[in-house]
Amino acid sequence: MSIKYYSNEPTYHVAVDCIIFGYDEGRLQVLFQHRHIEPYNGELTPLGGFVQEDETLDQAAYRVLTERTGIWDLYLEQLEAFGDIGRDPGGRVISVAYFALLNKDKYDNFYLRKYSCQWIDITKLPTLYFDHMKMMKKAIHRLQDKIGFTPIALNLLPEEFTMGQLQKVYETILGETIDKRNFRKRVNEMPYFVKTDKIDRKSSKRGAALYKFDSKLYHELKNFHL
Amino acid sequence: MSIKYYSNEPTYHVAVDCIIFGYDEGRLQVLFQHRHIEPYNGELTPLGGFVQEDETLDQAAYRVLTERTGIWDLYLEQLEAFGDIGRDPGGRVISVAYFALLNKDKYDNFYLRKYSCQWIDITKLPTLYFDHMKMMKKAIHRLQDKIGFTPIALNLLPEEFTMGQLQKVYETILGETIDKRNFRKRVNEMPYFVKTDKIDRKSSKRGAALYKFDSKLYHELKNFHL
DNA sequence: TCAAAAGTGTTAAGTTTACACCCATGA
DNA sequence: TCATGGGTGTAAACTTAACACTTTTGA
Repeated sequence: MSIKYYSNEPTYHVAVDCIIFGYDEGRLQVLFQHRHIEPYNGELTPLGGFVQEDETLDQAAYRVLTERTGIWDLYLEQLEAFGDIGRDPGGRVISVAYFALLNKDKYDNFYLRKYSCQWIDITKLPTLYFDHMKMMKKAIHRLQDKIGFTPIALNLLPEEFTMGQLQKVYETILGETIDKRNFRKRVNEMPYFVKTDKIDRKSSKRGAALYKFDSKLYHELKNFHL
Repeated sequence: MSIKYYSNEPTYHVAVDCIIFGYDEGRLQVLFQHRHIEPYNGELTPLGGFVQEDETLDQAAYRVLTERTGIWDLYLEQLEAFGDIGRDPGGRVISVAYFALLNKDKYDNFYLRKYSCQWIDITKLPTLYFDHMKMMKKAIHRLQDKIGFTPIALNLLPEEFTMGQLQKVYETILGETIDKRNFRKRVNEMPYFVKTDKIDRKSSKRGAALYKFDSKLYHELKNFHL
């Protein structure tokens, strides 16, 4: 253990709170959990937990996520730290908010029940406590902002997806309709969206080409321009 | 005092670190302080301090800034929380990084000496310890990003400024030259940049019109579009 | 008289938006 | 046979980028 030089200074609990987005047929949803601790025992809250001594902030967020959803493969990014004095009536807690995107298909109902979690449509959010609504808004803005210049929205979809599904995700997140021809033109200009030779027959009678994302190529091209 | 529900959970020191930008004749600078505590006693570090029990994170950052620079009127914004385990060999410290912009003209040398601070050109950064270089890069990116769609760069300049000065600030921050006519055209399209009837004779022989920023009008126009 | 920054419009290039019809299929 | 989502190109509107000369004045 290292020597402690700062022992006169106060210390605080440090938590992470994860705003986790999922997507399902034109609805953008957030994962909530029923709180199992006072205060506000039983109320809905984003998934969170205290940062432990053997983990970084990112690791704490990742642990909370994987532990309670069983999903290892997700997108995770820090939003901001929240540290108002009375933000948590249970004690002074500094909370670092994260936002995460996952593909609901990978999410086993076993975990949903085990941790009494539920998906809530972002158009039907309940009353939130503490500063959770601020985190929520920040997360939504970040998501809306970032899908414009990064492919993170793909984390909400299966490996292979149709243009229709992809467009619908964008429309749902942005809350506006997008011209089909313009959307497809833009996507097709990005070489890391590759059309497979598979046809999806679930989403339409005619069948739609399935695309996948070539993340290796994506990163090569991005790094090239730095 | 509120009841403590979380007493089984670990606690940590929480600090703020402020990346403070100043501008001087075509050079973008950052304010550093000599550390007066182990470890790395004497080395250069951004201005920082521990969050006290009676203050929020923002207040802690603001306190550190005003206390050590004597300036009350500055731009302050949270960057991100840093919490890697070994980031500070002096003990586990979660640090919330901030970035700030101030007008060096308001900065009295008295404070500079009192706190053994110094301005360093961002093109001549010294070796930085902990994760201070990460904070630095994040701050510079944030600044470069935000000046494109907000008027925060004005916090680096006096109340009244010439178009030439304004353009130079942008060029310095972005590290590229900007076409003079296009720049002036864009600025003049924003009604909250108002030309005063004063002429600055310091910056050129001919003299240049002084402009000021009408922040009331700016906020009115911004809110109107929400 | 000349060096140094201020000031001023137009055109071309590029990007974004708007828009309508045929196709393949399962019900 | 028809309702449903899949698939395709072009022209107009708008935005951004490129570009050069005259003005004023202090040294």
